[in-house]
Amino acid sequence: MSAPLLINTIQESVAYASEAAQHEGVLQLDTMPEIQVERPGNSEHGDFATNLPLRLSRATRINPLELAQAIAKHISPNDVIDHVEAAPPGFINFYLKQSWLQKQVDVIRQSGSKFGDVDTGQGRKVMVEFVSVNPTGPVHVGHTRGAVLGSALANVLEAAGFEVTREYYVNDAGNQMQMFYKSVLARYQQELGQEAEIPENGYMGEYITELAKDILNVEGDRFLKMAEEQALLEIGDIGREKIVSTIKDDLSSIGVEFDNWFSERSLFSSGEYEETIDFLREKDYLSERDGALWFNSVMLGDDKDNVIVKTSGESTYFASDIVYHRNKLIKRKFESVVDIWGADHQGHVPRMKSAVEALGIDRDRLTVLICQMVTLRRGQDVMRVSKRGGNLITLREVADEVGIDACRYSFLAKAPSTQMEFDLEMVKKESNENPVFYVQYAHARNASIIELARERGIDWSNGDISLLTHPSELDLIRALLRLPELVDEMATILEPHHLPHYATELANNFHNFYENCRVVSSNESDTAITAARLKLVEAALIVFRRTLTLMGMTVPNRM
RNA sequence: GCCCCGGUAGCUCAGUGGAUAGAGCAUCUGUCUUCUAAACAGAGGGUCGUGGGUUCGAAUCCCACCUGGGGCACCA
Repeated sequence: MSAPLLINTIQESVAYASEAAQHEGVLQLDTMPEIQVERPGNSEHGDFATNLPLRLSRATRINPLELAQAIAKHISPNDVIDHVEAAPPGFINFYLKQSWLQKQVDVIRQSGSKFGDVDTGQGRKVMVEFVSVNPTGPVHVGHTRGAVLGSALANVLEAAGFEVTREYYVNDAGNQMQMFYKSVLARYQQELGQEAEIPENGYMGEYITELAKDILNVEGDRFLKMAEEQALLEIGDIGREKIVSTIKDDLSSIGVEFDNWFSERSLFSSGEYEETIDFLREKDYLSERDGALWFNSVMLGDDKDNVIVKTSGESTYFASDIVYHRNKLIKRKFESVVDIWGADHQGHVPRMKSAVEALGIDRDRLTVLICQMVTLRRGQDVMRVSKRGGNLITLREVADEVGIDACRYSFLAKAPSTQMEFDLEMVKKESNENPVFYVQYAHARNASIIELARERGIDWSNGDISLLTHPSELDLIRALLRLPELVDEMATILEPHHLPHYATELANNFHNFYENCRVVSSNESDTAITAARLKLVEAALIVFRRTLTLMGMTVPNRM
């Protein structure tokens, strides 16, 4: 449990004050609109502000500024709030007490690594399913965006008090896998000098040949001697396992880890597939037509129906996905599920939501976040990321070239809905100059101050925080205090991309403080302020570490 | 043709109903005898794709159009 957010407390005080104004007869309302409290962009407008009077002015036909005054007078200063002001055209601005801000330095120090935790989720179970690239090849740059987004979102949800499971759905069944198996076998046979061809729509990538060579080295030519069907089965298993472990390693190398790797095939062996189809059939959501089995999603408002079982008797990917979502939402009782998909799956969203509804589940328990495409560039050259053809630019290649922190930061800083340009040159440059290192450098500077203080044997445990009165000090404290609020907000709207922007602002505030406020001073008369500032530095260190960790970035003490 | 997502500073992007539209890069000007100059302070740079509309108030909401990407399979 963590303390209620200040922003919510202020919201409540506005609610009380407007009620008081109603009792007074100043304003009369049937319904009170939602009270919005925000952080004003301009610091002259205080620490928090509400636009409630502006929003009420039409219904009440009262001048918004007068309304602001009428409400504001019912908000009295306390330990936290220094004063409130009605400001034109009709805002109520809140100014925090300096003594309260100062006290938060000790609060942060006491919270330690828990600072930033909030109770938005109240222990609710949520799954974030992401990446889930078919185990037919390595993870490429396009997938990296979803990987970074998903892992950061999971971190944020965890900090916000959700019980989070990070899952990778392994599509180890179906047609694409057969193609993959055949491709591997063909390359293997070719390595042994046999006439063999990659099937039409098979996998042409160079990595298949490498894979075949590896298998040959370890397993010898034994697959040549067995019946084709058996060879396909055995070599396929080995190939798939190798690909999955490559995917696992590559993702792990950029700090993306999963709690669970869920096999599509397990949905069939467990009997859940049959159960689900039977259920949908009973509910009349299925119909047979043209020799195939259809899901009647038009009934639920979609553009068209979708095939569940093909004429050939094979089930479709969509069928497995329905079963999988039933598994997540019913069998495993996740209260909500977030799926992160690429833009090429965008058309799949409405039918998936309909399927969830058909299963008798509130469709809002499933949220699908769509990541737009990534264009990879090197300066002027646009690099094509082709899927089956060949030249994949893999996650590993990009991570090796630009570094994992720059890679994560660059992907994370953009909202998933934007089609982004990933310019290798630019990202490398950014990692050397800004803003990735800008943030890490702030942390490193922080750390070196503490180190110096320790070397000099300074004891700051009794530092007097009321000495922290410089504007740079107070602004830094304000910035530190925004983290819990941000975690709450990001967890609610599922947008971790605010994290890098916050980190940059935080670093800006820190560098400013560093410039203006000497911490470790050799001057005897400065012992008191040094101790106080060391407490602030310690608090800042905590917040930087937490912020970088939420982003999945490294936290260097020295640069 | 229909559906989804974009178009904000020279470039890459934040900002989705409020107070003078922001950051980084790039350009220009200052600042290192003192905890890391990978930094700080400052300057220039904007018809927020276009045109209508709603509103006290629009980059943000609605409509139309222009433009870029993605999707409209018994593929995944």
